Amino acid sequence: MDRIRSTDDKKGAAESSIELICCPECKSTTVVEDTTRGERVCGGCGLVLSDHRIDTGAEWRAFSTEESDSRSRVGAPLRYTVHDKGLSTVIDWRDRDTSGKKLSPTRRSEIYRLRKWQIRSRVHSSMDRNLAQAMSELERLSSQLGIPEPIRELAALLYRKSIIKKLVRGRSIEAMVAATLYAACRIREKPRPLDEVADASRIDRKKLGQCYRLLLRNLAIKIPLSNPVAYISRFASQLELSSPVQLRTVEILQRSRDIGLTIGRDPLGLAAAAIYVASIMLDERRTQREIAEVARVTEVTVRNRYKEIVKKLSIDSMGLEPIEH
DNA sequence: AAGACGAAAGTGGTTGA
DNA sequence: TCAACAACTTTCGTCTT
Repeated sequence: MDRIRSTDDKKGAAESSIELICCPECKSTTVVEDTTRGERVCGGCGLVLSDHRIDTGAEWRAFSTEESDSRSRVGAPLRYTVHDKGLSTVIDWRDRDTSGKKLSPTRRSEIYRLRKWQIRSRVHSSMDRNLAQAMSELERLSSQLGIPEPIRELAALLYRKSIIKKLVRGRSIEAMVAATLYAACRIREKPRPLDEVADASRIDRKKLGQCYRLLLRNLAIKIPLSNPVAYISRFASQLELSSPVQLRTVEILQRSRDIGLTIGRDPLGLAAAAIYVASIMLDERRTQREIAEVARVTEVTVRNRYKEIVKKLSIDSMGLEPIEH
């Protein structure tokens, strides 16, 4: 319960922290949430962007922190990964009331009718049908890739936005889901290689890339260039390298960036090469092929980056000790 | 024999006329 | 729309450990 609530608490921040142009008037990207009035207001010009939002705040006035904890609202948090945001009522299939007693025959047929209509109405529009399908695909994909819940939620939110913008029409749901997940990972600086996402999904790399770019263009999302450093802990653990090697890798990458070695280069290749250099320096050598494999680049790329790093960082080729300057 | 190296040709995506 | 282009891949022969 605590875990669920904490993700709930973060959601407001999550939603406003992705860089979307929110205000049609002044193009501001900041949104101020006024939960007591149920409004979202543009941070730039004060335009009310949406009202009648659900107040997720405390139910009663509270005079101390313990009190405000105990008096928070009940119910599950709003979830974007559930197609109806988890807000629908579910009628139980058992013919018993809340105290466990059998229902009277008339009551029973009434419930039967309600249940029937609930099932019919639950997925009532084409958008909901689409969402329901997309969310189950999202669930499948992200559990296969081991994507944590907050990133999943962000992906779901992005998907909702792309439905509203009619980006999904004419494209496969799978492709758009994979693209939103890939984007969400990058926004949260936990990037996954495009190939990895494509493999886990049933769509090819090209389609995924196209959908991803479509997403960037139409949702006006600002996504930072993926930093090679973000990959190294994953790669290092796959290669069973010690943490000193990881630290050295980070150092190498930072110095490479300082002298402009990284611009225009594939972050995956850079991460791979830096790991290669660090592994040799600290005597935990891995072969170029091993590293190339986990980084999903070729040996040749590892080699080229590695050579540049050694040359430009004045690392002595014999002992591979960096020469301080 | 495995790993590293380097040349050469091919690929998919971007850019600018 | 198309050609030029940069980065990366594939392939393969040679050198090194």
